[in-house]
Amino acid sequence: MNTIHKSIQSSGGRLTKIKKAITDILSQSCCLLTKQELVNQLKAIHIKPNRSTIFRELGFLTKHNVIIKNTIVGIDYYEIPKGHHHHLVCMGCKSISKVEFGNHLEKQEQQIAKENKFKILNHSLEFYGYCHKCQV
Amino acid sequence: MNTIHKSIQSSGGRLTKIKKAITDILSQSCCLLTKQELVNQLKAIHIKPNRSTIFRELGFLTKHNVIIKNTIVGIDYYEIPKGHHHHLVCMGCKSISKVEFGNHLEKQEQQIAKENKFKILNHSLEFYGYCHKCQV
DNA sequence: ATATTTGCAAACGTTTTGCATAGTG
DNA sequence: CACTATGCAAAACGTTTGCAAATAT
Repeated sequence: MNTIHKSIQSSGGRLTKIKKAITDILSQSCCLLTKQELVNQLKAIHIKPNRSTIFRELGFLTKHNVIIKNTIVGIDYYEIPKGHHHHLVCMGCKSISKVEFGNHLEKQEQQIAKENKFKILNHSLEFYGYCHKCQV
Repeated sequence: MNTIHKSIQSSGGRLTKIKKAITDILSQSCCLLTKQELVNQLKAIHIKPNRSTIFRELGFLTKHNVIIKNTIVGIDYYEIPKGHHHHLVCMGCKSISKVEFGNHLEKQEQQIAKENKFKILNHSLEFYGYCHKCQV
């Protein structure tokens, strides 16, 4: 049983076929998935949950921080919160990939926190443009 | 007639009371506004448009880049695209303010573009935490 | 055995659409 | 005058809810 499965259980959830499948698919994906893409991948392995079940599962997993919901240019994406990374958003094919970034923002973060008397806990950074395939 | 009013007209839109009011309110706001906050501010100056009119106006203005729609932690905010800035998102009072940032990300941007063969045109950066008032 | 999860159908709220009238350029 | 904008009512859409049966621990 992996870390994600454990965190589902410690949130009071049960390790059902659907929860397992959703988190496995998201874990193995290199990019962020929409609800629809997720449902399609579930279908591919012959899991066809009811609409309301999908809403409830995604709600549960998001609420307990097992997965993260991220709205980018108006579309909701889901991903596993793994490591610190940012996103490359392709305005051509609309795919969103993850990119490692390290701690390059730390200094600016401290300065901004000081100037604005704002306690910064976290940040998100998205780069918009065109992926290799979509550059002509 | 200001720049925003001109850009409405050059998009084929007419300078109606509602369009003027929406863009004026957003221009003068130091923070990002939700649709509801916008509607409330319109009410305050005795403009009470129909629901569908609000949707249509925000749609028009967003489509023609007169205003920007930004979804942050699940809530849609509207703002005027003015200068390059980022956002401080207070997890306490849920207010979102703008913060100037300069070009500090340029080097990292170039590196990421190179490593991922990704043509970066733009980026967005949000800092999450607690504003001065909400820090206890 | 008990509490959670699921599917189904109905309810709900938001967003969109068609059309007639009003308003802008 | 031509074309956009508006309000209204109806339709469409996504999401949520109540309940009974199925499933996990």
